[in-house]
Amino acid sequence: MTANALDPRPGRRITITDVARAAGVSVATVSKVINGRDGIADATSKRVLGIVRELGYESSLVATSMRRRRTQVVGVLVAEFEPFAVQLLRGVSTALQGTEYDILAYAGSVSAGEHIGWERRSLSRLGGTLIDGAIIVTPTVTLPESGVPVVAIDPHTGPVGPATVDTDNLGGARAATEHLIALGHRRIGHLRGRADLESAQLRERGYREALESAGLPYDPVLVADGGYRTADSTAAAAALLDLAVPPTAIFAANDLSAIEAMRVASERGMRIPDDLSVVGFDDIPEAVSCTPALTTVRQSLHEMGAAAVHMLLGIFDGRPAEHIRLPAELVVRGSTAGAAGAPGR
Amino acid sequence: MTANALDPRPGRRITITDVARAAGVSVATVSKVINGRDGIADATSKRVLGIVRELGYESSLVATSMRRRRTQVVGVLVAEFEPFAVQLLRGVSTALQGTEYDILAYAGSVSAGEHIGWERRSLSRLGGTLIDGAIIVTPTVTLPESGVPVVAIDPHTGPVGPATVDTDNLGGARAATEHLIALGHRRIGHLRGRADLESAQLRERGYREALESAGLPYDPVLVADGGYRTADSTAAAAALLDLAVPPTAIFAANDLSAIEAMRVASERGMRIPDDLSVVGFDDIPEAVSCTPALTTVRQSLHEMGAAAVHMLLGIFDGRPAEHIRLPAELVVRGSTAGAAGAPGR
DNA sequence: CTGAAAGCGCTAACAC
DNA sequence: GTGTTAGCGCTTTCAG
Repeated sequence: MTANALDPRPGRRITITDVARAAGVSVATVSKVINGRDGIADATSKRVLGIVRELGYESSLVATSMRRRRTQVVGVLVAEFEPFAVQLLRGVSTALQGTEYDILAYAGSVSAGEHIGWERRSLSRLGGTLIDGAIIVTPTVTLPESGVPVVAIDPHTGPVGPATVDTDNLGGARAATEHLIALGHRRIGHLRGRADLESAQLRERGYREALESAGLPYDPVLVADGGYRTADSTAAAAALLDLAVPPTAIFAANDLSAIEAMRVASERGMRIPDDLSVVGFDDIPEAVSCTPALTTVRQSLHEMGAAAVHMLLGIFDGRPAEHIRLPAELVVRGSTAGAAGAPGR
Repeated sequence: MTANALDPRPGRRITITDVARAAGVSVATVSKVINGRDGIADATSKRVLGIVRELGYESSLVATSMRRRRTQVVGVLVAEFEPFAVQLLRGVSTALQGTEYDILAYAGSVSAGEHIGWERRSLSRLGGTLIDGAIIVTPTVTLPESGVPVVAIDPHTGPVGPATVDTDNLGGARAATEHLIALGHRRIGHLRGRADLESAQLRERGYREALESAGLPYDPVLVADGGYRTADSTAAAAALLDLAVPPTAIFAANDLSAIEAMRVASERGMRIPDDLSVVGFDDIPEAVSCTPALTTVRQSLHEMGAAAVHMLLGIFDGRPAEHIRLPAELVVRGSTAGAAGAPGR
């Protein structure tokens, strides 16, 4: 069997040109057929569609988006696919179900040397062409007016600038700390989140406010930088637990560092919750699967994702950007118990 | 202040043309500077770089990928961002950490009318241009040779065709069934998965092999079609439990139907694990959060993602495609116990 | 009804 | 060293 006009060149994707040649029409005609433009003879249309099916042609998102205005794709820009981001992604995915939009999630800091500014970079690289709008997860810098509709989730700056969706971090942190206080803990440590995130600052503030309200002193020695990744938390947790008088409870700014704190404590022979109570923040899936299950502050990532989607679609429709704040809820599980010698109330 | 040559047109992304105009050089020169090609005067280079920074220019992924061969982006193609896919994504993300690759995850079936064939469509739309290679999560059809390096995770056809990564479904199912046998169960039911999935067939085979090895008879009456959705499982579970002599234990082909079986059993006043032991497969987050926690067979999604990444990078380097099978591990939780009147061993 | 031509933003030959 | 030219695959006027 020898190659004929119908055979696309091997090892290459099939382009609109291949279809045009096979159908014996111009590229423009194929384009019109595919996009349902009218002014095409019925016979031509049928023939072209036949070839399209036969060749398995599918238009290139890249080429199409270069030429057209809209792509029907919303972008979810993240620094990395960690639990927080992927959970959000699930919410976005469900909320977008049944709409005309596809989802393109992009982690663009992987190869970038600079960790700061990934969102600006990703947005510039994708915006205006590939995606019609973006949901940016935990941006670390203020986003420039780029002309691309944008919703920021849990932005480091708090509710300023473009549309934002975040959680009541302050209230959640207070609730977490008050829970520990109610259990009789008096020496409560805090594993601080990334200093450049407003959410982390608010969580620390909630911790301090709760202590203050209860008349407990704030001791800087009991606060350590947990960062936001497991590795960063190890040293911080160790620092807290290796104190001459270690805390009897720890409130961590996120679940990942809370879980790491539990691990570090176990390494030292401490038992959770008998020797140490731990509370996290986020309620990622691991929070319930770890042992013991983690008491934490739940922010409904699913709802945040959905809220972001609705706002973005609204912006597409010309409605104004808003700042939405969702409630946080304390979920008590097995990692917290009354302080030794103080049976709580 | 009036607009000058330095001002990009408002509301539009900044293009290489804007930079070229502002720097007073040609577009080609800017391109060379940005891509570090040599043969550019040091002074020119510095000036252009300055403008780039000043304007906040970032090259468009779309335009670049149209012209260039490689994009340094690996695609993860999914039908939808559900728990399984998202967990895999995390594995892929960690494995790609520190490499030169960015990750682009695409859910392209959202808007597509047809659910079947999403992977072919997504691959055609992105492959060859936007992404250098793809990891396809749970493809439902056999993928055509597209010229794009591809690794399929948990393909419905089993390890044939392109590179694949999957779990030891047979071994896992055997382990699950043997666990029930060891507990003293003799009348063990099976909730079968979707018949068109190779993984489901293997899980049933594992069940039968385990029975056989233990010298137990295979009774077709004890096997029902659980499908892959909760609703499908309801009737199947009911059929099993309403038998004149119901099974004392059930091995379900996935966690979702196992959990449904527990629910149906409770409806009938049976208690888990006292009156009925249940084992699932997958170890989804719900498996640990349901009551009682589900004994199940865990497949490490994280490891599967990482394995897929390594294989894909290997294919980029010209190494041959393989079929990798990861072990499955039985996780014993609260939903299984010794059969009544037979205390196991 | 259909096709030729222009151009989206960018890179790679090839000239100058 | 730098600019000119030609496209990547596609859509969109605008002529025929």
